[in-house]
Amino acid sequence: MRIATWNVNSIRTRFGRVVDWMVREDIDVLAMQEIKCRPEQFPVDAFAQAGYELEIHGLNQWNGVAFASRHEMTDVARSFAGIPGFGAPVKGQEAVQSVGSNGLPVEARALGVTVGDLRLWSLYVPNGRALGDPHFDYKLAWLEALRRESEAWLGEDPDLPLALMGDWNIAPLEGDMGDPSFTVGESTHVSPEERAMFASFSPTVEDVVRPIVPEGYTFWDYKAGRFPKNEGMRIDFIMGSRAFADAVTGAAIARDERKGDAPSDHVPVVCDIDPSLLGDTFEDEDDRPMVF
DNA sequence: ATGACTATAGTGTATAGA
Repeated sequence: MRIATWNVNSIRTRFGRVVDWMVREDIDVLAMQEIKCRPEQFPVDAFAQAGYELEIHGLNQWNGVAFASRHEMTDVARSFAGIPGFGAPVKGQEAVQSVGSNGLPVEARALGVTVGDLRLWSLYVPNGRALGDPHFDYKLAWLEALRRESEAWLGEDPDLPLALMGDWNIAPLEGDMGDPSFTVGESTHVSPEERAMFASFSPTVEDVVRPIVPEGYTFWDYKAGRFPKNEGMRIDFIMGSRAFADAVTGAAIARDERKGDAPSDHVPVVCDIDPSLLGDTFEDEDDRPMVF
């Protein structure tokens, strides 16, 4: 079973490329970020014709997260407990936009689904914009709430195969930042505060790709020839709980998806799961066969 | 060069991204 995450930077611009890649790479479940549209604008037919069902969470032209899956998705969640909001309510979305823990409107940055035994989240962590910007505090508060809730989920069920997948907007280690316009002490993505926040997710969830793919970026800015100069950043991650990580048999960063016509500025991050390695979680199901 | 490029809303110019 192959699972992936991809910040697609507008699904309406990118859907042909995304579906082609999913079919070519035999992707079972894709977590998308920055779909940049409302559900009624999402190009669902292209995915349906390739055999994928969709769950979509988008409020306007900003942000937006989704899942495409060959397998049934259940227990759909569009936010998590304690999530903070930001900015003003989105016009026309008053009926569906919830209020966050800070009293501000919740943006379309989180979508949770259950596929088989797996609990999966597509996450678009706030950018932060600049050190000291209100958006930077929002980024840290958003991650803090996510970490606390993840700890609660695994506190209830330590064997839960949980994956937090998406664009984390943090380059956690020194080798993850290759863009010279970012400087520790001056820039987002590399600040000690952000890196400490990222590190605090361990051991609740751990990067399941890095042990298999120790180097490589997942994002290159469109500006200044960052891709040909390979001045990118590693900011997209699949963070798995112990049970999830134990079932991972492979991983990849699909660097070639930054090439060619009209690429996203991010590339897909992939992992392979062997459902038979889900262990306790599966045995607890009284030996019923896996649905995959 | 508070820029460089790309996308969206809307049709000139602003917001956002990282």
